[in-house]
Amino acid sequence: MSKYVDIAQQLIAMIEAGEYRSWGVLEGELYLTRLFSASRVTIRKALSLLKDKGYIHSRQGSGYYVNPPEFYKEQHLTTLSDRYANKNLSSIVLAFDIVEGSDEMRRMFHLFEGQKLYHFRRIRLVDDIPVALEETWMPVSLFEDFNESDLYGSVMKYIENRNYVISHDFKKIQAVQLNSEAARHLRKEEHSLSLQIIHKVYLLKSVLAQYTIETQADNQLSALSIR
Amino acid sequence: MSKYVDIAQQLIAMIEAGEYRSWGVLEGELYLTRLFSASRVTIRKALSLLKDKGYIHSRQGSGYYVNPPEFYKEQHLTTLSDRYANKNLSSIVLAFDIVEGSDEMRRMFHLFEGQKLYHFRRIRLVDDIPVALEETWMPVSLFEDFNESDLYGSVMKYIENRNYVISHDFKKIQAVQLNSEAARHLRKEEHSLSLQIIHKVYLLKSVLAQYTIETQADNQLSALSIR
DNA sequence: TGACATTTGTCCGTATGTATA
DNA sequence: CTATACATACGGACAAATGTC
Repeated sequence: MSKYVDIAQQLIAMIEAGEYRSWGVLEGELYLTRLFSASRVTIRKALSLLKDKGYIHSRQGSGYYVNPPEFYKEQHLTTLSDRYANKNLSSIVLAFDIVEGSDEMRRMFHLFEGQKLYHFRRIRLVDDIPVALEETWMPVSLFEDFNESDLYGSVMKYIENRNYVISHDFKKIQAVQLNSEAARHLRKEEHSLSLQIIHKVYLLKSVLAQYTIETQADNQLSALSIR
Repeated sequence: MSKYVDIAQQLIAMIEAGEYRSWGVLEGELYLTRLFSASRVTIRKALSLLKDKGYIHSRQGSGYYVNPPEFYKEQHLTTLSDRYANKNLSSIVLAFDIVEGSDEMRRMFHLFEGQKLYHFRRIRLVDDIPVALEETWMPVSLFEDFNESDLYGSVMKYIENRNYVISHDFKKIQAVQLNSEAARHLRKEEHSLSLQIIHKVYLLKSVLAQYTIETQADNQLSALSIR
């Protein structure tokens, strides 16, 4: 663990423990260099991390200020596994098969003749409450030993355990209306509105490893930008 | 203009001009220090900016790589004025009045007895094509001289011209179905799905200056995260 | 497998610029 | 005007990951 990440985590813990008022001042860089026995550069890197995550903001000549929880507690644009990192996340597998895939899908994965795709659908639950419906495609050629039992954990973790390195995670968000099946699985009204996140997970060298459509039970996501 | 921002802009211009292949390598830090006569720290700050904007990614021990346009060209989670920065943006004002506001709205703005809110609705157009419908509330007390003629430009610009400093811009995204009026204004089918972005614009010291509901004509937004 | 050069990542000290109070 | 605090910039050193021989 690098020093600046360690410092950042300590500061985040302090903020989440409520040691600072919303919009209140954080100690200055000079104080923090002494507190953590680190150089100003390192402190600044840690604070910059906190800024990116929405915990604080700063004003030149004035100081660092703690943001209200609304700015960092809400769902940001992350994948399910990130979002519910410390929660009790489980899955129900609705389908698992091997398919040809549509022309567009095959083009996206750069598949050759004969190469196929895993295809599966899962309900994702947090504390036994459904939070999302997932439909995923992955190339068989990359994951020869993949099987249904891997579907009960995090597929991202499976990929990383295979020593593949995930380099990019591209997301697109769109509004959808739940069909009757989706509504039933997510315990919502039929036709209710929801956000759909489309992921593309890339390995090194532009290799597309996974294409996922995640239909959320919730109809809200938040984002923050600071000038 | 600081040096690292200047360098970042030059690099972005080169990437957008197509001087690099997607997933291709960018020159290393050492080369760039010589090219721009800057220290390694400065080059790294510039490259870090490019990373944040989705133009490049890097791998320790390997190098910097240019992302495909999909990762930086699409609509990110920005306000309209950012998104269409260099386009021909105009407005049609549908309504402009001064209101009490709901209890929740008054609480959000911390209004005292008697204080009121500007309220207006606009169609926002790019090259005369409607891209969004906007409904906004702003406290009268902050902007005594605000009037309808200010609605034809950017309200953000108006705020900054008044020497107010915008510190935060909080956004929430949700799925909605266009009602008949919205659909007509946006030239879409009634009941078609769309994304709605709810903004809260804060000045210094937690002063809420603007609350806006922006209903998009488009049903897509994208985001990127890199490991 | 191991050694090696290359490249990015982290960290330090220091100096100067600039906005704020 | 002045002190303070964050922002930018430089130079140097070592660590860690990568690719190659």
